[in-house]
Amino acid sequence: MKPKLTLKQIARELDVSVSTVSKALRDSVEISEETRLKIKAFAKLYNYKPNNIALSLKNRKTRTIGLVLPEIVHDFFATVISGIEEVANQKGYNVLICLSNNSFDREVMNMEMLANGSTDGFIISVAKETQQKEDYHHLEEVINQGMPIVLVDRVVDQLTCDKVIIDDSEGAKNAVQHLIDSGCKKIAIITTVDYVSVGKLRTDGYLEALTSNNIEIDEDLILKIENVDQSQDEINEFLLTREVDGIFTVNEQFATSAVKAINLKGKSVPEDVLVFSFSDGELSRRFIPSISTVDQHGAAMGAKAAELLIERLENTVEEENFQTALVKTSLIERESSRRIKSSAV
Amino acid sequence: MKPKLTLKQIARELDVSVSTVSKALRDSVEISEETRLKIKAFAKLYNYKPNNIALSLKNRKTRTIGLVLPEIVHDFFATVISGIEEVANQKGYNVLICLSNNSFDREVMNMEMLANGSTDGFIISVAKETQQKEDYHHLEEVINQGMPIVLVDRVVDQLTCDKVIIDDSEGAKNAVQHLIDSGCKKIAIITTVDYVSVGKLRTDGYLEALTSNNIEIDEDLILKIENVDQSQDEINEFLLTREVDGIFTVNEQFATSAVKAINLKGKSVPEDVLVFSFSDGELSRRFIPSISTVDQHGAAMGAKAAELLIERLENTVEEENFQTALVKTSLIERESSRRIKSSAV
DNA sequence: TTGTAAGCGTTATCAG
DNA sequence: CTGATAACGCTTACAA
Repeated sequence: MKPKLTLKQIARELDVSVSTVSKALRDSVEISEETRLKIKAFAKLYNYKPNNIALSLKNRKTRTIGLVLPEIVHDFFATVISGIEEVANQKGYNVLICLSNNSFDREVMNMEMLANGSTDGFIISVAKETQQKEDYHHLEEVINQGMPIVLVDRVVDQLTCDKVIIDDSEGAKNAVQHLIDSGCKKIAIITTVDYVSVGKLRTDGYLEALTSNNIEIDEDLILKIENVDQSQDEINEFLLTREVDGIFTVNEQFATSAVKAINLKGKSVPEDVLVFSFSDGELSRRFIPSISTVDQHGAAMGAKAAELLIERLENTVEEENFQTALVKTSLIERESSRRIKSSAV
Repeated sequence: MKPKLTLKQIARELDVSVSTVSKALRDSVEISEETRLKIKAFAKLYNYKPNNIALSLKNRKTRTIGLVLPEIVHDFFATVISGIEEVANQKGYNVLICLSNNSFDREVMNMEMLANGSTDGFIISVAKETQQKEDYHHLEEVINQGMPIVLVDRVVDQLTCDKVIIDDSEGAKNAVQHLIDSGCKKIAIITTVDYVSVGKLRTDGYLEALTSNNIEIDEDLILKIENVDQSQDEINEFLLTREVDGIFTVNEQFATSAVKAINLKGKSVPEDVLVFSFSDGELSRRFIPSISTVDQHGAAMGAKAAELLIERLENTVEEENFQTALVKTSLIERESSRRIKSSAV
């Protein structure tokens, strides 16, 4: 076991000073060709690599991005990470990931842990609980300390920082419009409780689509779910007791549950009911029938977030000139919304 | 914007020395009650937090774990991360994540990036390409430098370090045995190419199960796939041209493709063919029919890996006394393997 | 009880 | 051209 080589050791070995070694390795013109080559050869031979921690301390920059996410076993967040990691790595940054598990306390702890020098800035998608509490002091504090933050997807309007969002409401509207265009007259929505910002926005999009097509809004066709995990029963009961010909859901999980509920009724998707869902992932792609989705382009969102953050870290952007990047959604039509026999219209 | 407070500033402010402040904050008995309280009050008031980077440099410990994974948009790895993160955070460690995207070069780069002081140790699941090349010099180098490594899931036998694996072969064997017990006579396997260590082991388990039940091995019922993404066609062709009553697949994706292929044939799962898959995830849980799986307990594997690494980092374990933790698999029986009408036997 | 100084590994400034 | 020195923020002998 050979411990890591340091400048000091090289200096001692070659009988020069530490600063000479440092300069030689950085190709300073101050150093004679001869010593420079000698030092570089030695360093290469013994595979010298400067110590990141020492550099961080010196430069007061870690070249590390702190990423705080609500969860990770979830296609969307996983793709976001991919996008961030891709850009970050390519620009020489590392990504320090913490999971809040949707808990406010853990989010606060994580941020405190990282804010003390471990990272240069943050990319955050806030926890559900945080949105519910509407307590953002931990975010404000970090911003006040001069660390840039980029919020992704689950953003907080009242914070002054860069944001990356998709047009949740428009995406939802387009999906519902698609159902309407396919002849649906009675379209239900299965969504989350309102304090989840994106759930609310998607619900808004649903309402807008109906309104702009002069379809009366029926509160009885709106199901708001608190907890995804225990939702199948709720969804079954909801759909068994209502007659609908189209269903819009705010995530893939709800969509598959809806299909099951419809099957339970002895009907099927898409023959009797069309289904369109927000969030594209493997589940939608592989389900039978495959589920039509609103693609959120998670990787693109992540990449954009990383770019915004790095721009700020490297000051290539005006101070105080925060932007909100809007990543476009797109519809991916699959079997679940393809009208087969014209049962409607 | 108030930049971070340092010991030096507190010292200047209170007109004492830096070391007095440092000691007071660490409750040293050397410091008088009076000054200690004064300093602590001040620090608390202005929310002083020591700088992690400086601590890291001083202690030559970062309390950071480097995690290098092949991919992340994949339920299994996502659960592994969750498990690691959980344990790490609870023990005061951070997790620095890098993705290799299954590329050897990226894996090497990532490790070099993190090995220069950024982390105290590594948890790694090696890239497919690395397993193919069988080039592990980057891992050996890190080990030689005295940084502990824990390999997870995709391990490398010839490396001397801690490992966390599941009994892939036994899990597969149990699953196939289950199919046999359910009356299957002609069981096909859809697996990966052999250089993927876990694919190979699962294939071995399949073979073992057949052999120990005196079922002749039919090479024609073994399909080895290189690339998951383009596999549907291959699987269709494979299953359309063979008569089988049971299928074992090494991942969820193959299982869903198999179900589709069977449907294409005008048959169905589980009525005509039973399906059992390795790897449990949301896809299996929600698919129709829901897929029976071998649960890998990813979170448990991650947690175990983090524990092993941290033990080593904190020297609570004998040097050179490496262990291979074997996490037990378990079968989760769902619809896809539940015999409905006894078409077989 | 408090303070000084050295050191963690680097780099930058300034002298020699 | 080379080297000593200080500094990044912190801890810890060792002095005072």
